[in-house]
Amino acid sequence: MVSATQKFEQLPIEKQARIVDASISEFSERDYETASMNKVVERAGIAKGSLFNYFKTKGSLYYHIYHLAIGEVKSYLRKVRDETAELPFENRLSKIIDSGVQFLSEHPRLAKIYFRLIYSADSPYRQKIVTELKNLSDEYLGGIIQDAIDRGELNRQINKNHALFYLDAVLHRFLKDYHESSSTGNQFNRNEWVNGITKFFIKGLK
Amino acid sequence: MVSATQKFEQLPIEKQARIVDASISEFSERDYETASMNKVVERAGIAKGSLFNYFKTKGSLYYHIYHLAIGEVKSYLRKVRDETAELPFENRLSKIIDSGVQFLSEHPRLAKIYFRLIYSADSPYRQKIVTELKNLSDEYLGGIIQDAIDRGELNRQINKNHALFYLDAVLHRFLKDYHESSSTGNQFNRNEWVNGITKFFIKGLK
DNA sequence: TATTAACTTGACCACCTGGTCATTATTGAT
DNA sequence: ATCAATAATGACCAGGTGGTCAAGTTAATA
Repeated sequence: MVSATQKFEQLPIEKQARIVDASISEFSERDYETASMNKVVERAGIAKGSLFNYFKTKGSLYYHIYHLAIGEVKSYLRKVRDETAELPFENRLSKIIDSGVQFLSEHPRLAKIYFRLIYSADSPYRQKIVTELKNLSDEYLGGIIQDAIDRGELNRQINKNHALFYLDAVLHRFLKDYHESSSTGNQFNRNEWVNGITKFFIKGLK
Repeated sequence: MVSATQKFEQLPIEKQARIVDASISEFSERDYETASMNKVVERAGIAKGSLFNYFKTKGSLYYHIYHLAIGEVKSYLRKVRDETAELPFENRLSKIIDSGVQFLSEHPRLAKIYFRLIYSADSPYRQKIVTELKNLSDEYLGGIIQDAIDRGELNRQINKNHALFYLDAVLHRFLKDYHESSSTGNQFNRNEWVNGITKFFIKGLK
């Protein structure tokens, strides 16, 4: 699916960047319905008609922005996966959580858009996008679980689907809470939490 | 904090119910920003001016509805906690998840409002409400963990805060996925998942 | 029944939205 | 310098929003 028109792509890079930047700001501060195309053009310093020349609808602009965000996430995940490939499962998990935290603080606006999208009401293409993300996450965490099983670090008997769900649930929730706590100013000891959670993954409550 | 005016409370019960019902429908179908007071009065069959006599603002109507919802949740949780008090931790957990699933199917509209509120963008009082819910959940799950520790079913050494976080994360995510899958028609084997997840709680991945 | 008090109503307000398109400005070719 | 093609502009549109309030309806009192 194409979201930007060719007109947008032919624009000088600097102008493209200004528009993208304005859009990221707007979509990170307000949800899809309340985000305003008027505000975007104001921030970007262009005329309204121009924006609708570059992107036919609000939905297509949103889709474009989302794809930039997801591109960043993807390359980040790939990097982390490769860098930690040799670590034992336990350390690998810790590193992954840490990298997530780092991503949040390096890309706060993208993080906001991401969490809005995942957890929030319906924006166009939401279902499509969420499915894409689910596949991405399954592939990512699934690979890590499989690696650990292959190396004999995890029990061969475990149900992979359940393990996947369980890892994904806890990791996501941790990052979400961390994200929210950092935007409300509350801080907590990251290392302590990362270690604590990792232990539960491995050993359970008993 | 008072949300409804005394005028609303003096209304015939039947009329109150009609208004509440219309509001629940509207707020469950659209998020706070997009929900429309015009639609509410239309559904309830009253004049717009009347609604603004009963509730001074959209925000106060929302707060009122939310409090009804949370009241239902509270009494439900209390009931489940009491009914399962004698069960071993493992069975208790399963029962709790099952009850959650049951609540979702008995109160689909309230469930929608609940998940919207928790995960979605800013409605007025969101922070306040979310804090309230967090305390409720901590008290609830915290009590269950404490019971299990007291009975020697769980390791005395575990970090209670971490255990709480971990339980809450997985339970919530399960209910959310279940909720979404039931509204998109996908079904999955509930028992299998409940048992699988409970096992991970107890034994971890290893 | 006449008078008053309380309640109900919907037309109306200012403001905002996504999107359009005739007009204007800019560019490139001859 | 002239013209054509292309790009940028912002006034404008229909349709929505939360909220108000003068006027009309209903109920209670005497």
